[in-house]
Amino acid sequence: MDAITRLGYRPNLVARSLRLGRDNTLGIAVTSITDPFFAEVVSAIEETARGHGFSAIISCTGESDGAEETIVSGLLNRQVAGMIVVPTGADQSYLARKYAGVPVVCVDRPPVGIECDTVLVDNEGGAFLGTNWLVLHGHRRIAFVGGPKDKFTIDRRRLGYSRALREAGIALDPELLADVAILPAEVSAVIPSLLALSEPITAIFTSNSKASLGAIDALHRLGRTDVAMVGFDDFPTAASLVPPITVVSQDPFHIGREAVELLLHRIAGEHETPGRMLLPTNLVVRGSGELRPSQGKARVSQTSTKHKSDLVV
Amino acid sequence: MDAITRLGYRPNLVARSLRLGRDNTLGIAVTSITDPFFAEVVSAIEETARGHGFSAIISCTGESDGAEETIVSGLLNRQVAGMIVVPTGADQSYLARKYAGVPVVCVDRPPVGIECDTVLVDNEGGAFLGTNWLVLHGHRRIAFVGGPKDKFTIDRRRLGYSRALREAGIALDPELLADVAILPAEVSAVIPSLLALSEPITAIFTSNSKASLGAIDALHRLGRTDVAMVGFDDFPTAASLVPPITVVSQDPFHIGREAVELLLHRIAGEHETPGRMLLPTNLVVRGSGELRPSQGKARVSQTSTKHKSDLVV
DNA sequence: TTGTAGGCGTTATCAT
DNA sequence: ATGATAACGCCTACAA
Repeated sequence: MDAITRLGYRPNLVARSLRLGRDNTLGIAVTSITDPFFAEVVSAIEETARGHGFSAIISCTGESDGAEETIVSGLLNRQVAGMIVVPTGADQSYLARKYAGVPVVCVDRPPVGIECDTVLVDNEGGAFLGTNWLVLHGHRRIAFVGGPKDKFTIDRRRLGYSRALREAGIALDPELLADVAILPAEVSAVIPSLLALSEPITAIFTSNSKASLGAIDALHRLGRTDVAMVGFDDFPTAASLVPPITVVSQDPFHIGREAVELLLHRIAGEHETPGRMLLPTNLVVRGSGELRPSQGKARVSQTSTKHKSDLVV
Repeated sequence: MDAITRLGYRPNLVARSLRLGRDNTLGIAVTSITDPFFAEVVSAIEETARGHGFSAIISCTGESDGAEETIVSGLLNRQVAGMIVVPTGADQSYLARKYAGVPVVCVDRPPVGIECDTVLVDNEGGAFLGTNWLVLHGHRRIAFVGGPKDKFTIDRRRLGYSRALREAGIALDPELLADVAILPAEVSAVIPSLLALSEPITAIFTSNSKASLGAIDALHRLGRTDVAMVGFDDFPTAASLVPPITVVSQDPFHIGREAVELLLHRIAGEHETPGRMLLPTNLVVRGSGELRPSQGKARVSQTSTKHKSDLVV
């Protein structure tokens, strides 16, 4: 101990890792750390991992198909003990082909071409909850806004939306599906036409937080505070907007924590068949989702939407 | 090449790193990845590093003093080629004592006890810009909201605030310095009393985005859209609030990129004396900062604050 | 208890 | 050109 300080000895973790053939490092491949949802997930992963003596190497894959395999392979070549992946590529079978034996947990979307533990939220149920909430408040012309189509989560959410309409006996109108957009600006652009239909929408269900921001921006530009709205995913200022935005929220921290625990179990040698964990969503009632269909273009006065503490259903 | 695929050979980066005595990995120690500002910085770091063939190990130190040395030491024991650190501890001299030779770049705040390349933004100038903007719009009772006191950035921003008042011949009123808060909720709690002073405030300058969210929430609860506000740091829904929030913005992507470039130069063997890079801020004019002092409690009607495209000064 | 040899996978060096 | 060898720092195992 004396010598340690005197000579300034520091253990070389690289050498240890080579000798031991294992490394207390988890590889994390996530689409974008800038998205507040994934930022929370990654934060939870990093924190939980550190609590177990692991550190996390984080890389961003973007949404482009090409990057995932390169990035994940790079992490695996670093001899990480396990990987947490948000799948973006069309196919994750390279993991089984080239890196069999290294435990992988998928998050947010299920893997294609392989079997592994997966942490998902109940996208379909959450979207049903949110859409149904609008239905319960008298809406029958409800737009589904935000895409793109091919993403797993959006697909599931569209299913929940459709089921809510179906169960309410409302015919699905393809004109109300604005699922081509991905950037807030594109979402913004699509809202005016939905409001200008011969039978205009009275409510909007947005399929993720980017879509919510776009829709909010569009409504704001139009000066419309009378359009009901429920968004999938919470975001920081949701409670301070006019009206405050009712959202279906997932718990990103929970997701990250579960992913790490599952992964550590596998690393410890658990050999059960891979499972899927489906985490619940909550409806956070704030105001925008409780607006009734407006007659014409009446505007809800600002003071009528009083602030109340968030009410979680 | 044939054998590589046939045998499924993958290079072992750990062994390579041991043999070469270096590792194409950068260690990143940041306070919180959840903060949208740092999320962007980290994202820029990761992207830039990857573009140069480096990967990034990211760890969060929180704001607590204790964690920094443990976390940074852990990364350095991993033989990272260099470190990017957001200093949180009282003192970074352990870096020189125990890890001399490994290049370090500090970001957002300057190090204490050592000399190293540092990337800062012009906090004082930005706060001056924002406060002066309020002064130019006729305000003389301007609160400075958000803390805590001991943080470097907040200190500099308070200096800019003070200078703007001083140059305008406005006496600094300690009652208007609400720099004790750190969480949005605490900020929220302090706003009503500032508005209830015998000489109430007519404008708010918030010292970071958390403070902005708190102030916005408080104003929203009070139904006050007549209080002018400029915030330090941009945030996603700033343009969609009522009124849209004028902010002093820094460029987190730029910060991250510069930090990596400086670090890579050091890693490549640059031996000049450490320097400080001071990045500029922009005033993003949106509406809330251009409100004139209200007479009594008149409320600005919502439709009077029209949306306009962001105007950057 | 204390000491020493061997090998993890790679690369650099030296010999063929 | 191709091949053998040593060494990076650590941990384990076995010997003294």
